[in-house]
Amino acid sequence: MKRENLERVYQRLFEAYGPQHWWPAESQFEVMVGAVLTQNAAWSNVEKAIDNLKAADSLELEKIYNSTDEKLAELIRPSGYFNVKTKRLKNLCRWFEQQGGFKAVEKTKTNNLRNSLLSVNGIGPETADDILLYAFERPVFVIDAYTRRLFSKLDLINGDENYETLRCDIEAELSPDVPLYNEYHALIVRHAKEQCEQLSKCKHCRVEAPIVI
DNA sequence: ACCCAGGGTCATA
DNA sequence: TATGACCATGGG
Repeated sequence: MKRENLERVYQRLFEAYGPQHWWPAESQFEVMVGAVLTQNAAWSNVEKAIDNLKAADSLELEKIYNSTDEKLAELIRPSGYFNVKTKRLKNLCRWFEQQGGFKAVEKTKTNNLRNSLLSVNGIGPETADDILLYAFERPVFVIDAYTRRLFSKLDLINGDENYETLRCDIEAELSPDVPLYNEYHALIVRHAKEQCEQLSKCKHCRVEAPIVI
């Protein structure tokens, strides 16, 4: 893992696609909700769930937390796994309430906040890092399946490293730059989707990358 | 009809 | 620690 390579990959992606304007949400809380809803789900389906929440005027901590499981599950149905995600959303809301909301959370050190998030049932490393980076603006490099595929295709990594190892190795080579991490992950996702469209059928990204590093 | 998506938990060995 | 089952919708 070399800094030079990581930066070159970023530059190529940015030249190819430009700024991605992540996270697509109107509030920090919407980012948190979206991070849970997007677990193993297509973003187009998450948008439908978010739209339902907005239409029901329910995209607020209190409304989600006080809603019955049945009503909440119905609203987020399009995002899949709606019964599981109903509980996860409530777990996240309870956690956030106990933390004391955004003002209180701002004072917590990133590593402590991360461990705290990870202790919430239903919040794993990727969801936690989405929230840390895109809602709380912490310099955390998000690892997902696309990141592994791209970096291992480019021989930057082996591919079988565990999440923490990968994240720490990458963060050790880059400056803790929130806008950079924001754009980098968004670009990797964009690049993956771009390949899917070029293939027209989603034989998922086992083809040559159109961007040669 | 099949495959996958901007994952995570839990039980089992 | 490392697999496997499970959760479930919608688009290609």
